[in-house]
Amino acid sequence: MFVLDKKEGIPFYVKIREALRAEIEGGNLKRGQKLPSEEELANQYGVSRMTVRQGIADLIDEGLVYRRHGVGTFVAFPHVERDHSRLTNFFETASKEGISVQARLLDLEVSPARQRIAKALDIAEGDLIIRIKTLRYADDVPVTLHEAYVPHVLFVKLLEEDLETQHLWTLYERYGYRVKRAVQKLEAREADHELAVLLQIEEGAPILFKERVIYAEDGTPVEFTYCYNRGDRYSLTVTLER
Amino acid sequence: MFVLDKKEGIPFYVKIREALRAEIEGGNLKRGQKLPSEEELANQYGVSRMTVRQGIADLIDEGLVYRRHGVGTFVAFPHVERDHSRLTNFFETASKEGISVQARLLDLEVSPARQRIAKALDIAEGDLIIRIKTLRYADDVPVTLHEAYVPHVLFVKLLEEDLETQHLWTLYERYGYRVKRAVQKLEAREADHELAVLLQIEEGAPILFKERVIYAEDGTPVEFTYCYNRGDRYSLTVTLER
DNA sequence: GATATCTAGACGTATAGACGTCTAGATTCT
DNA sequence: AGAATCTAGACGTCTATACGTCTAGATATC
Repeated sequence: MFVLDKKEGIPFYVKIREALRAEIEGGNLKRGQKLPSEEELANQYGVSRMTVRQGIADLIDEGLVYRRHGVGTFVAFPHVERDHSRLTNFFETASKEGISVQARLLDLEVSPARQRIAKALDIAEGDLIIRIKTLRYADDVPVTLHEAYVPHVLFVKLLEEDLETQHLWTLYERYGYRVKRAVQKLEAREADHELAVLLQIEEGAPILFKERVIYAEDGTPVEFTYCYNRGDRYSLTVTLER
Repeated sequence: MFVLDKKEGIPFYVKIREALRAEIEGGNLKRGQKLPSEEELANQYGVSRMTVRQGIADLIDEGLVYRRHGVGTFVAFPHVERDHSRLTNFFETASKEGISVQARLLDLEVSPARQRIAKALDIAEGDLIIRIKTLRYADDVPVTLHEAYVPHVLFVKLLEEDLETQHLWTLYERYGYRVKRAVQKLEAREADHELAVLLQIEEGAPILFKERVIYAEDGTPVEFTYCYNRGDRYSLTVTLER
Protein backbone atom coordinates (compact mmCIF):
# COMPACT_ATOMS: atom_id res chain seq x y z
CA MET A 1 0.00 0.00 0.00
CA PHE A 2 2.70 2.36 0.99
CA VAL A 3 4.75 1.63 -2.08
CA LEU A 4 1.85 2.36 -4.34
CA ASP A 5 1.74 5.77 -2.80
CA LYS A 6 5.36 6.45 -3.54
CA LYS A 7 5.00 5.35 -7.10
CA GLU A 8 2.81 8.33 -7.79
CA GLY A 9 4.72 10.55 -5.41
CA ILE A 10 1.63 12.05 -3.86
CA PRO A 11 0.80 11.36 -0.24
CA PHE A 12 -2.53 9.72 0.46
CA TYR A 13 -3.71 12.51 2.65
CA VAL A 14 -3.18 14.96 -0.17
CA LYS A 15 -5.12 12.79 -2.56
CA ILE A 16 -7.98 12.52 -0.12
CA ARG A 17 -7.89 16.21 0.57
CA GLU A 18 -8.04 17.03 -3.11
CA ALA A 19 -10.71 14.43 -3.74
CA LEU A 20 -12.87 16.00 -1.06
CA ARG A 21 -12.14 19.48 -2.32
CA ALA A 22 -13.21 18.41 -5.78
CA GLU A 23 -16.45 16.97 -4.41
CA ILE A 24 -17.18 20.21 -2.64
CA GLU A 25 -16.17 22.61 -5.36
CA GLY A 26 -17.84 20.45 -7.95
CA GLY A 27 -21.07 20.73 -6.00
CA ASN A 28 -21.52 17.08 -5.08
CA LEU A 29 -21.25 18.11 -1.48
CA LYS A 30 -23.20 21.23 -0.77
CA ARG A 31 -23.02 23.87 1.90
CA GLY A 32 -23.93 22.46 5.29
CA GLN A 33 -23.96 18.91 4.05
CA LYS A 34 -22.31 16.21 6.08
CA LEU A 35 -19.25 14.48 4.74
CA PRO A 36 -18.95 10.74 5.10
CA SER A 37 -17.58 9.91 8.53
CA GLU A 38 -13.84 9.60 8.96
CA GLU A 39 -14.31 5.88 9.37
CA GLU A 40 -16.22 5.60 6.11
CA LEU A 41 -13.72 7.69 4.21
CA ALA A 42 -10.92 5.56 5.58
CA ASN A 43 -12.59 2.43 4.28
CA GLN A 44 -13.56 4.05 1.04
CA TYR A 45 -10.00 5.12 0.25
CA GLY A 46 -8.36 2.15 1.88
CA VAL A 47 -6.34 4.19 4.35
CA SER A 48 -6.32 4.58 8.08
CA ARG A 49 -8.51 7.05 9.87
CA MET A 50 -5.57 9.19 10.95
CA THR A 51 -4.66 9.73 7.35
CA VAL A 52 -8.14 10.88 6.54
CA ARG A 53 -8.01 13.23 9.49
CA GLN A 54 -4.80 14.74 8.23
CA GLY A 55 -6.38 15.50 4.89
CA ILE A 56 -9.46 16.99 6.46
CA ALA A 57 -7.34 19.08 8.80
CA ASP A 58 -6.00 20.99 5.82
CA LEU A 59 -9.48 21.70 4.54
CA ILE A 60 -10.45 22.95 7.97
CA ASP A 61 -7.52 25.35 7.96
CA GLU A 62 -8.73 26.66 4.65
CA GLY A 63 -12.21 27.11 6.06
CA LEU A 64 -13.73 24.80 3.48
CA VAL A 65 -15.18 22.39 6.04
CA TYR A 66 -15.64 22.26 9.78
CA ARG A 67 -15.93 19.52 12.36
CA ARG A 68 -18.48 19.13 15.11
CA HIS A 69 -17.41 16.84 17.89
CA GLY A 70 -19.68 13.86 18.17
CA VAL A 71 -21.66 14.88 15.11
CA GLY A 72 -19.66 14.93 11.93
CA THR A 73 -17.74 16.98 9.41
CA PHE A 74 -19.63 19.48 7.29
CA VAL A 75 -19.14 21.65 4.25
CA ALA A 76 -18.78 25.29 5.23
CA PHE A 77 -20.29 28.25 3.47
CA PRO A 78 -18.13 29.06 0.46
CA HIS A 79 -17.88 32.78 0.95
CA VAL A 80 -16.19 34.64 -1.81
CA GLU A 81 -13.61 36.53 0.13
CA ARG A 82 -12.01 33.62 1.82
CA ASP A 83 -8.53 34.66 0.81
CA HIS A 84 -8.59 38.32 1.63
CA SER A 85 -6.33 37.61 4.52
CA ARG A 86 -3.55 36.93 2.08
CA LEU A 87 -0.83 39.42 1.71
CA THR A 88 -0.86 41.14 -1.64
CA ASN A 89 0.63 44.37 -2.83
CA PHE A 90 -0.81 47.47 -4.36
CA PHE A 91 0.13 46.48 -7.90
CA GLU A 92 -1.24 42.97 -7.70
CA THR A 93 -4.53 44.05 -6.22
CA ALA A 94 -5.12 46.93 -8.53
CA SER A 95 -4.16 45.19 -11.72
CA LYS A 96 -6.40 42.28 -10.84
CA GLU A 97 -9.25 44.73 -10.76
CA GLY A 98 -8.27 46.31 -14.02
CA ILE A 99 -6.98 49.52 -12.56
CA SER A 100 -3.93 51.08 -14.14
CA VAL A 101 -1.15 51.77 -11.71
CA GLN A 102 1.80 54.10 -11.74
CA ALA A 103 4.48 55.12 -9.30
CA ARG A 104 6.51 58.33 -9.21
CA LEU A 105 9.74 58.33 -7.30
CA LEU A 106 9.86 61.39 -5.09
CA ASP A 107 12.92 60.71 -3.07
CA LEU A 108 15.65 58.14 -2.65
CA GLU A 109 18.40 58.40 -0.10
CA VAL A 110 20.63 56.50 2.22
CA SER A 111 20.71 57.66 5.80
CA PRO A 112 21.14 56.41 9.34
CA ALA A 113 18.09 54.76 10.88
CA ARG A 114 16.08 56.59 13.47
CA GLN A 115 15.20 54.71 16.60
CA ARG A 116 11.66 53.81 15.62
CA ILE A 117 12.74 52.40 12.30
CA ALA A 118 15.80 50.64 13.62
CA LYS A 119 13.67 48.86 16.16
CA ALA A 120 11.14 47.74 13.59
CA LEU A 121 13.83 46.47 11.25
CA ASP A 122 15.78 44.84 14.05
CA ILE A 123 18.97 46.75 13.31
CA ALA A 124 21.04 49.13 15.38
CA GLU A 125 20.13 52.79 15.63
CA GLY A 126 22.28 54.63 13.13
CA ASP A 127 22.74 51.69 10.78
CA LEU A 128 22.26 52.74 7.21
CA ILE A 129 18.88 52.44 5.60
CA ILE A 130 17.52 53.25 2.20
CA ARG A 131 14.53 55.54 2.17
CA ILE A 132 12.26 55.26 -0.83
CA LYS A 133 9.46 57.73 -1.15
CA THR A 134 6.99 57.23 -3.94
CA LEU A 135 3.65 58.60 -4.93
CA ARG A 136 1.29 56.02 -6.35
CA TYR A 137 -1.44 56.60 -8.83
CA ALA A 138 -4.46 54.48 -9.63
CA ASP A 139 -6.00 55.38 -12.98
CA ASP A 140 -3.87 58.53 -12.96
CA VAL A 141 -5.25 59.76 -9.66
CA PRO A 142 -2.74 60.08 -6.81
CA VAL A 143 -3.87 57.69 -4.12
CA THR A 144 -1.01 56.83 -1.85
CA LEU A 145 2.14 58.35 -0.49
CA HIS A 146 4.45 55.49 0.24
CA GLU A 147 7.55 55.83 2.35
CA ALA A 148 9.58 52.66 2.63
CA TYR A 149 12.72 52.02 4.66
CA VAL A 150 14.92 49.03 3.93
CA PRO A 151 18.21 48.02 5.52
CA HIS A 152 21.01 49.18 3.25
CA VAL A 153 23.14 46.17 4.07
CA LEU A 154 20.57 43.75 2.65
CA PHE A 155 19.98 45.55 -0.59
CA VAL A 156 23.02 47.60 -1.52
CA LYS A 157 22.28 47.26 -5.22
CA LEU A 158 18.75 48.48 -4.81
CA LEU A 159 19.86 52.03 -5.52
CA GLU A 160 20.71 51.14 -9.08
CA GLU A 161 17.33 49.69 -9.86
CA ASP A 162 14.41 51.34 -11.56
CA LEU A 163 12.04 51.79 -8.66
CA GLU A 164 9.19 53.31 -10.60
CA THR A 165 8.31 50.36 -12.77
CA GLN A 166 9.43 47.43 -10.67
CA HIS A 167 7.81 46.50 -7.47
CA LEU A 168 10.01 46.40 -4.41
CA TRP A 169 8.95 42.89 -3.48
CA THR A 170 10.20 41.38 -6.68
CA LEU A 171 13.50 43.10 -6.07
CA TYR A 172 13.70 41.68 -2.58
CA GLU A 173 13.23 38.23 -4.01
CA ARG A 174 16.01 38.78 -6.44
CA TYR A 175 18.28 39.38 -3.47
CA GLY A 176 17.11 36.22 -1.77
CA TYR A 177 14.41 37.45 0.56
CA ARG A 178 10.97 36.12 -0.11
CA VAL A 179 8.23 38.21 1.42
CA LYS A 180 6.21 36.16 3.83
CA ARG A 181 4.38 38.21 6.39
CA ALA A 182 3.34 41.75 7.07
CA VAL A 183 2.23 43.26 10.33
CA GLN A 184 0.39 46.45 9.78
CA LYS A 185 -1.20 49.06 11.95
CA LEU A 186 -4.07 51.09 10.60
CA GLU A 187 -5.29 54.47 11.69
CA ALA A 188 -7.43 57.28 10.43
CA ARG A 189 -5.64 60.63 10.29
CA GLU A 190 -5.93 64.05 8.80
CA ALA A 191 -3.97 65.16 5.78
CA ASP A 192 -1.27 67.70 6.57
CA HIS A 193 -0.17 70.30 4.08
CA GLU A 194 2.34 68.12 2.25
CA LEU A 195 -0.11 65.27 1.86
CA ALA A 196 -2.85 67.58 0.74
CA VAL A 197 -0.67 68.91 -2.05
CA LEU A 198 0.64 65.54 -3.16
CA LEU A 199 -2.65 63.71 -3.05
CA GLN A 200 -4.60 66.68 -4.40
CA ILE A 201 -7.00 66.83 -1.50
CA GLU A 202 -7.96 69.37 1.15
CA GLU A 203 -5.84 69.83 4.20
CA GLY A 204 -7.54 67.92 7.01
CA ALA A 205 -9.17 65.40 4.70
CA PRO A 206 -9.24 61.86 6.05
CA ILE A 207 -6.24 59.63 5.40
CA LEU A 208 -6.05 55.91 5.98
CA PHE A 209 -2.64 55.64 7.53
CA LYS A 210 -0.88 52.32 7.43
CA GLU A 211 2.37 51.53 9.17
CA ARG A 212 3.82 48.17 8.45
CA VAL A 213 6.75 45.85 8.75
CA ILE A 214 7.33 43.22 6.13
CA TYR A 215 9.13 40.03 7.02
CA ALA A 216 10.88 37.48 4.87
CA GLU A 217 10.36 33.77 5.18
CA ASP A 218 13.00 33.33 7.84
CA GLY A 219 11.65 36.18 9.92
CA THR A 220 14.08 38.87 8.81
CA PRO A 221 12.38 42.27 8.66
CA VAL A 222 13.03 43.59 5.17
CA GLU A 223 10.92 46.71 4.96
CA PHE A 224 9.32 49.27 7.20
CA THR A 225 6.72 51.45 5.58
CA TYR A 226 4.56 54.43 6.21
CA CYS A 227 1.67 54.53 3.84
CA TYR A 228 -0.75 57.44 3.52
CA ASN A 229 -3.86 56.59 1.55
CA ARG A 230 -6.55 58.96 0.37
CA GLY A 231 -9.61 58.17 2.44
CA ASP A 232 -12.00 58.72 -0.43
CA ARG A 233 -10.13 56.52 -2.85
CA TYR A 234 -8.75 53.72 -0.84
CA SER A 235 -10.21 51.00 1.30
CA LEU A 236 -8.72 47.82 2.58
CA THR A 237 -10.38 44.48 3.10
CA VAL A 238 -9.05 41.82 5.43
CA THR A 239 -10.30 38.51 6.68
CA LEU A 240 -9.65 37.47 10.24
CA GLU A 241 -10.09 34.05 11.75
CA ARG A 242 -10.75 33.19 15.33
CA MET B 1 -1.04 6.67 31.00
CA PHE B 2 -4.20 7.59 29.25
CA VAL B 3 -6.15 7.65 32.49
CA LEU B 4 -3.66 9.99 34.07
CA ASP B 5 -4.37 12.39 31.28
CA LYS B 6 -8.07 12.33 31.87
CA LYS B 7 -7.62 12.88 35.54
CA GLU B 8 -6.30 16.32 34.82
CA GLY B 9 -8.58 16.81 31.89
CA ILE B 10 -5.89 18.31 29.68
CA PRO B 11 -4.70 16.43 26.61
CA PHE B 12 -1.02 15.59 26.46
CA TYR B 13 -0.50 17.47 23.26
CA VAL B 14 -1.79 20.62 24.87
CA LYS B 15 0.53 20.17 27.81
CA ILE B 16 3.49 19.70 25.54
CA ARG B 17 2.49 22.63 23.40
CA GLU B 18 2.23 24.87 26.43
CA ALA B 19 5.44 23.56 27.90
CA LEU B 20 7.26 24.40 24.68
CA ARG B 21 5.59 27.76 24.47
CA ALA B 22 6.73 28.50 28.00
CA GLU B 23 10.29 27.53 27.11
CA ILE B 24 10.23 29.86 24.16
CA GLU B 25 8.50 32.78 25.74
CA GLY B 26 10.53 32.35 28.86
CA GLY B 27 13.67 32.69 26.79
CA ASN B 28 15.13 29.24 27.35
CA LEU B 29 14.76 28.64 23.64
CA LYS B 30 15.82 31.63 21.61
CA ARG B 31 15.10 32.77 18.10
CA GLY B 32 16.52 30.41 15.51
CA GLN B 33 17.45 27.82 18.09
CA LYS B 34 16.68 24.20 17.47
CA LEU B 35 14.12 22.43 19.59
CA PRO B 36 14.83 18.93 20.84
CA SER B 37 13.90 16.43 18.14
CA GLU B 38 10.41 15.02 18.12
CA GLU B 39 11.86 11.72 19.24
CA GLU B 40 13.60 13.29 22.19
CA LEU B 41 10.54 15.23 23.22
CA ALA B 42 8.46 12.08 23.02
CA ASN B 43 10.82 10.30 25.38
CA GLN B 44 11.15 13.29 27.61
CA TYR B 45 7.40 13.63 28.10
CA GLY B 46 6.68 9.92 27.93
CA VAL B 47 4.32 10.17 24.96
CA SER B 48 4.44 8.98 21.41
CA ARG B 49 5.98 10.99 18.65
CA MET B 50 2.64 11.65 16.97
CA THR B 51 1.42 13.35 20.10
CA VAL B 52 4.43 15.60 20.15
CA ARG B 53 3.84 16.44 16.51
CA GLN B 54 0.28 17.41 17.25
CA GLY B 55 1.43 19.84 19.88
CA ILE B 56 4.10 21.32 17.65
CA ALA B 57 1.64 21.65 14.79
CA ASP B 58 -0.33 24.16 16.82
CA LEU B 59 2.78 26.22 17.47
CA ILE B 60 3.56 26.19 13.78
CA ASP B 61 0.11 27.49 13.00
CA GLU B 62 0.75 30.30 15.40
CA GLY B 63 4.06 31.03 13.74
CA LEU B 64 5.99 30.46 16.94
CA VAL B 65 8.19 27.74 15.45
CA TYR B 66 8.85 26.26 12.04
CA ARG B 67 9.99 22.89 10.80
CA ARG B 68 12.70 22.09 8.32
CA HIS B 69 12.44 18.66 6.79
CA GLY B 70 15.41 16.53 7.62
CA VAL B 71 16.89 19.18 9.86
CA GLY B 72 14.77 20.02 12.86
CA THR B 73 12.25 22.32 14.42
CA PHE B 74 13.30 25.86 15.20
CA VAL B 75 12.08 28.85 17.12
CA ALA B 76 10.80 31.48 14.71
CA PHE B 77 11.39 35.18 14.95
CA PRO B 78 9.36 36.25 17.95
CA HIS B 79 7.69 39.27 16.49
CA VAL B 80 5.53 40.84 19.08
CA GLU B 81 2.33 41.15 17.18
CA ARG B 82 2.17 37.61 15.96
CA ASP B 83 -1.41 36.95 16.82
CA HIS B 84 -2.90 40.13 15.54
CA SER B 85 -4.31 38.27 12.60
CA ARG B 86 -6.59 36.51 15.01
CA LEU B 87 -10.11 37.67 15.28
CA THR B 88 -10.72 39.23 18.66
CA ASN B 89 -13.33 41.58 19.89
CA PHE B 90 -13.16 44.96 21.42
CA PHE B 91 -13.63 43.67 24.94
CA GLU B 92 -11.02 40.97 24.70
CA THR B 93 -8.39 43.22 23.22
CA ALA B 94 -8.95 46.10 25.55
CA SER B 95 -9.15 44.07 28.72
CA LYS B 96 -5.96 42.25 27.82
CA GLU B 97 -4.26 45.60 27.75
CA GLY B 98 -5.76 46.65 31.03
CA ILE B 99 -8.19 49.12 29.59
CA SER B 100 -11.60 49.35 31.17
CA VAL B 101 -14.43 48.95 28.74
CA GLN B 102 -18.06 49.95 28.80
CA ALA B 103 -20.92 49.90 26.35
CA ARG B 104 -24.01 52.08 26.31
CA LEU B 105 -27.00 50.86 24.40
CA LEU B 106 -28.30 53.67 22.21
CA ASP B 107 -30.88 51.88 20.18
CA LEU B 108 -32.42 48.46 19.78
CA GLU B 109 -35.06 47.67 17.22
CA VAL B 110 -36.41 45.07 14.88
CA SER B 111 -36.95 46.14 11.30
CA PRO B 112 -36.86 44.82 7.76
CA ALA B 113 -33.43 44.48 6.20
CA ARG B 114 -32.32 46.95 3.57
CA GLN B 115 -30.78 45.56 0.45
CA ARG B 116 -27.14 46.11 1.42
CA ILE B 117 -27.60 44.38 4.74
CA ALA B 118 -29.75 41.57 3.42
CA LYS B 119 -27.12 40.73 0.87
CA ALA B 120 -24.32 40.68 3.42
CA LEU B 121 -26.30 38.48 5.79
CA ASP B 122 -27.48 36.20 3.01
CA ILE B 123 -31.16 36.76 3.77
CA ALA B 124 -34.01 38.16 1.70
CA GLU B 125 -34.57 41.89 1.47
CA GLY B 126 -37.26 42.74 3.96
CA ASP B 127 -36.53 39.85 6.32
CA LEU B 128 -36.49 41.00 9.90
CA ILE B 129 -33.24 42.02 11.49
CA ILE B 130 -32.29 43.27 14.89
CA ARG B 131 -30.39 46.53 14.91
CA ILE B 132 -28.18 47.12 17.90
CA LYS B 133 -26.54 50.46 18.24
CA THR B 134 -24.06 50.92 21.04
CA LEU B 135 -21.49 53.45 22.04
CA ARG B 136 -18.34 51.96 23.42
CA TYR B 137 -16.01 53.52 25.92
CA ALA B 138 -12.42 52.74 26.71
CA ASP B 139 -11.33 54.11 30.06
CA ASP B 140 -14.52 56.18 30.06
CA VAL B 141 -13.72 57.89 26.78
CA PRO B 142 -16.18 57.24 23.94
CA VAL B 143 -14.21 55.52 21.22
CA THR B 144 -16.53 53.62 18.93
CA LEU B 145 -20.02 53.84 17.58
CA HIS B 146 -21.05 50.32 16.82
CA GLU B 147 -24.06 49.48 14.72
CA ALA B 148 -24.72 45.77 14.42
CA TYR B 149 -27.38 44.00 12.39
CA VAL B 150 -28.25 40.39 13.13
CA PRO B 151 -30.93 38.22 11.53
CA HIS B 152 -33.94 38.21 13.82
CA VAL B 153 -34.75 34.62 13.01
CA LEU B 154 -31.46 33.37 14.41
CA PHE B 155 -31.57 35.25 17.66
CA VAL B 156 -35.17 35.94 18.61
CA LYS B 157 -34.35 35.90 22.31
CA LEU B 158 -31.54 38.40 21.90
CA LEU B 159 -33.95 41.21 22.60
CA GLU B 160 -34.38 40.07 26.16
CA GLU B 161 -30.69 40.00 26.94
CA ASP B 162 -28.62 42.63 28.65
CA LEU B 163 -26.64 43.98 25.75
CA GLU B 164 -24.57 46.45 27.71
CA THR B 165 -22.65 44.06 29.89
CA GLN B 166 -22.57 40.95 27.76
CA HIS B 167 -20.71 40.76 24.53
CA LEU B 168 -22.73 39.84 21.48
CA TRP B 169 -20.39 37.02 20.55
CA THR B 170 -20.96 35.16 23.76
CA LEU B 171 -24.67 35.47 23.15
CA TYR B 172 -24.30 34.07 19.65
CA GLU B 173 -22.52 31.10 21.09
CA ARG B 174 -25.31 30.54 23.53
CA TYR B 175 -27.63 30.21 20.57
CA GLY B 176 -25.32 27.75 18.89
CA TYR B 177 -23.33 29.95 16.53
CA ARG B 178 -19.65 30.07 17.20
CA VAL B 179 -17.94 33.05 15.67
CA LYS B 180 -15.25 31.96 13.29
CA ARG B 181 -14.37 34.52 10.69
CA ALA B 182 -14.79 38.16 9.88
CA VAL B 183 -14.37 39.95 6.59
CA GLN B 184 -13.88 43.61 7.14
CA LYS B 185 -13.42 46.65 5.00
CA LEU B 186 -11.56 49.61 6.38
CA GLU B 187 -11.74 53.22 5.34
CA ALA B 188 -10.82 56.64 6.65
CA ARG B 189 -13.75 59.03 6.85
CA GLU B 190 -14.80 62.28 8.38
CA ALA B 191 -17.02 62.54 11.41
CA ASP B 192 -20.49 63.85 10.65
CA HIS B 193 -22.49 65.79 13.16
CA GLU B 194 -23.98 62.80 14.97
CA LEU B 195 -20.61 61.09 15.32
CA ALA B 196 -18.96 64.26 16.47
CA VAL B 197 -21.47 64.63 19.27
CA LEU B 198 -21.40 61.01 20.34
CA LEU B 199 -17.65 60.59 20.21
CA GLN B 200 -16.99 64.06 21.59
CA ILE B 201 -14.84 65.14 18.71
CA GLU B 202 -14.93 67.90 16.10
CA GLU B 203 -17.07 67.54 13.06
CA GLY B 204 -14.80 66.47 10.22
CA ALA B 205 -12.31 64.74 12.48
CA PRO B 206 -10.90 61.49 11.12
CA ILE B 207 -12.81 58.29 11.71
CA LEU B 208 -11.55 54.79 11.08
CA PHE B 209 -14.59 53.25 9.52
CA LYS B 210 -14.95 49.51 9.57
CA GLU B 211 -17.66 47.55 7.84
CA ARG B 212 -17.70 43.87 8.51
CA VAL B 213 -19.52 40.62 8.25
CA ILE B 214 -19.03 38.00 10.90
CA TYR B 215 -19.46 34.36 10.04
CA ALA B 216 -20.11 31.39 12.29
CA GLU B 217 -18.22 28.15 12.03
CA ASP B 218 -20.60 26.73 9.47
CA GLY B 219 -20.35 29.83 7.33
CA THR B 220 -23.64 31.41 8.34
CA PRO B 221 -23.34 35.18 8.40
CA VAL B 222 -24.44 36.14 11.88
CA GLU B 223 -23.68 39.82 12.07
CA PHE B 224 -23.19 42.79 9.82
CA THR B 225 -21.62 45.78 11.45
CA TYR B 226 -20.77 49.39 10.82
CA CYS B 227 -18.13 50.54 13.20
CA TYR B 228 -17.02 54.16 13.55
CA ASN B 229 -13.83 54.54 15.52
CA ARG B 230 -12.25 57.75 16.70
CA GLY B 231 -9.13 58.22 14.66
CA ASP B 232 -7.13 59.60 17.54
CA ARG B 233 -8.00 56.83 19.93
CA TYR B 234 -8.21 53.74 17.91
CA SER B 235 -5.85 51.81 15.71
CA LEU B 236 -6.02 48.35 14.37
CA THR B 237 -3.21 45.92 13.80
CA VAL B 238 -3.40 42.97 11.46
CA THR B 239 -0.97 40.39 10.26
CA LEU B 240 -1.13 39.12 6.73
CA GLU B 241 0.61 36.12 5.29
CA ARG B 242 1.57 35.55 1.73
C1' DG C 1 41.76 20.39 -3.21
C1' DA C 2 37.55 19.47 -5.32
C1' DT C 3 33.97 16.35 -6.09
C1' DA C 4 31.16 12.43 -5.29
C1' DT C 5 29.21 9.31 -2.13
C1' DC C 6 27.71 7.68 2.25
C1' DT C 7 25.40 8.09 6.61
C1' DA C 8 23.22 9.63 10.87
C1' DG C 9 19.68 12.24 12.40
C1' DA C 10 15.34 14.59 11.85
C1' DC C 11 11.05 15.36 9.95
C1' DG C 12 7.14 13.21 6.72
C1' DT C 13 3.74 9.76 5.90
C1' DA C 14 1.10 5.90 7.30
C1' DT C 15 -0.96 1.94 10.00
C1' DA C 16 -4.26 -0.50 13.14
C1' DG C 17 -6.11 -0.42 17.20
C1' DA C 18 -7.93 1.46 21.64
C1' DC C 19 -10.40 4.20 24.61
C1' DG C 20 -12.53 9.02 25.62
C1' DT C 21 -16.12 12.34 24.94
C1' DC C 22 -19.80 14.54 22.79
C1' DT C 23 -24.36 14.94 20.39
C1' DA C 24 -28.67 13.76 18.82
C1' DG C 25 -32.18 10.84 18.80
C1' DA C 26 -34.55 6.76 20.69
C1' DT C 27 -36.28 4.67 24.67
C1' DT C 28 -38.10 4.45 29.08
C1' DC C 29 -40.11 6.17 33.05
C1' DT C 30 -43.08 9.37 35.55
C1' DA D 1 -46.92 14.70 27.41
C1' DG D 2 -42.74 15.65 29.50
C1' DA D 3 -38.50 14.42 31.71
C1' DA D 4 -34.75 11.42 32.53
C1' DT D 5 -31.87 7.88 30.67
C1' DC D 6 -29.70 5.10 27.31
C1' DT D 7 -27.27 4.30 23.06
C1' DA D 8 -25.27 4.45 18.46
C1' DG D 9 -22.42 7.04 15.81
C1' DA D 10 -18.87 10.46 15.14
C1' DC D 11 -15.06 13.07 16.29
C1' DG D 12 -10.91 13.55 19.91
C1' DT D 13 -6.77 11.73 21.87
C1' DC D 14 -3.08 8.49 22.01
C1' DT D 15 0.07 4.43 21.20
C1' DA D 16 3.93 1.85 19.10
C1' DT D 17 5.82 0.92 15.04
C1' DA D 18 7.58 1.27 10.35
C1' DC D 19 9.36 2.98 6.40
C1' DG D 20 10.16 7.32 3.28
C1' DT D 21 12.71 11.47 2.35
C1' DC D 22 15.54 15.23 3.16
C1' DT D 23 19.69 17.77 4.91
C1' DA D 24 24.12 18.49 6.52
C1' DG D 25 28.25 16.86 7.43
C1' DA D 26 31.66 13.06 7.28
C1' DT D 27 34.09 10.12 4.36
C1' DA D 28 36.00 8.49 0.34
C1' DT D 29 37.42 9.16 -4.24
C1' DC D 30 39.51 11.49 -8.10
